[in-house]
Amino acid sequence: MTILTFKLNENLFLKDPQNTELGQNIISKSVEMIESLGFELFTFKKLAEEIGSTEASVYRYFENKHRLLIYLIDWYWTWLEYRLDFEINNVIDPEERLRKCLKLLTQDVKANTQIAFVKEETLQHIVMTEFEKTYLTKQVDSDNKEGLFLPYKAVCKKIAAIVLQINPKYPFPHSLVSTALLALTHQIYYAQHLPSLSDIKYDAKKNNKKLYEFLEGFLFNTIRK
Amino acid sequence: MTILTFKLNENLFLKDPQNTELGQNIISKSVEMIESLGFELFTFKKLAEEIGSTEASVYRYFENKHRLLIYLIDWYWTWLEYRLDFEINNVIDPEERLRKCLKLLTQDVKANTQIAFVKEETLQHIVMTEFEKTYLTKQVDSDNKEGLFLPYKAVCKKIAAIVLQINPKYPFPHSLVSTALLALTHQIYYAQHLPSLSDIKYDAKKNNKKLYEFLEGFLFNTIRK
DNA sequence: CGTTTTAGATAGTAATACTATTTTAAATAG
DNA sequence: CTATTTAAAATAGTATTACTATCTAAAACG
Repeated sequence: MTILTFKLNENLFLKDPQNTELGQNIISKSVEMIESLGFELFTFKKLAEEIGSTEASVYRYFENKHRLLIYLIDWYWTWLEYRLDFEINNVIDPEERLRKCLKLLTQDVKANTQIAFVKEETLQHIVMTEFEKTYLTKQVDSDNKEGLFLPYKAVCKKIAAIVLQINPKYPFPHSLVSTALLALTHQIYYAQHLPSLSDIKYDAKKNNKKLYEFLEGFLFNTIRK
Repeated sequence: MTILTFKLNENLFLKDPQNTELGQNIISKSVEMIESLGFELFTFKKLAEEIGSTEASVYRYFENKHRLLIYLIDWYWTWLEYRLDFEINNVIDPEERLRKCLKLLTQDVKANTQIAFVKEETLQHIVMTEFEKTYLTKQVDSDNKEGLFLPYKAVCKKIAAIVLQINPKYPFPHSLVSTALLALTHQIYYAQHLPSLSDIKYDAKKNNKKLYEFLEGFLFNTIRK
């Protein structure tokens, strides 16, 4: 078991939470609480109560809860990119590379790689429900200028490059990959909450196979033309 | 020019806003204000000030701003379904039907059909940025039980049926269509705000052609296999 | 024409999202 | 070792938000 830490964009925090115990508690407890309460009902006050500190102390680390959310989600995408690299390392055939990516993406996270202080499964859930909220805001352009969405873009770029290897003439690699990534999170959510929007059945253990088939089908058929 | 009104789910409002002048003002001003402020910063108090009324009066119509948002967005999808029916009426060939749908979906709304009290272009913008927020909440299941998401589901179902006509053996028609609808809103948003996630260039007038090509490519290639 | 109903206004409250200031603790300098 | 600086964290606020309970005025009805 390897313990990973990532260096995240410094604009995200006022004080690096990885360096102190309070900071680490903020990270790990906020993951749990955003999962259980949902982002809207999650507040710094409730968080502070849970970790036996105060609201103002949390504000020393993060300007507001929106930045904390982006911090957590950036962590997820950074971690995913790391795992993608690991997975496709030494695989030469681009189609095989793309398949490996898809397999990793549709896999449920297991507790075999440990991000310091964070429950990976919970973080994956948060990404599913809260990711869109990071950028569907009025401040998207200024947040973007600060580089807050770079980790997600990096993942998209990496997979789009593989798509282009498969078919250098395909004109929409980034659109296709960002759409596939959207589909990934949304289809699992739909299966659970709005089943008529999906053909994938929710199954606490293994909805993943069908999801893989769906994504593989639409990616490869679209790319190869 | 036809003036349309739609009967929406009664669970959405406490008092039908279509029946009174205040109600109509609430609808039309809230569309403008959600567009300009974004949903997060939009409040009933600000709205009431704008229309020269009071917060409490707005609360007589809508339980909270979340329901008002769903009301507006349901209105959009209901209207879209109506236009889809209109568009594919008398077209027999299913591939042609799907193409007609796509054309309509990627078209910018023009002011040729008028929803009472609502600016259609503005409403379309709101759907782009705020739609996801209607269902990515902790109350999704109870909202869904009340039928609040039926208009969107109806659109998805209608297009999925066409997909099945083209290829009755395709196993993921609903997933494919809900993914395409997501792509539709998101690609336009990406083009404007996060361009590296898309290959479609933002152009105030006509980003639509490329978007059409992208969607057509990935739909038809996936369906036909 | 009086009474019920209902629309809308007034005046609150608890919680949220912060800030400014003070206290406490740790680090370094003499 | 103390004395001073620096920084972390707690206390105590404020403006705004998201509501609710109550009241008044006008329309609808018997």
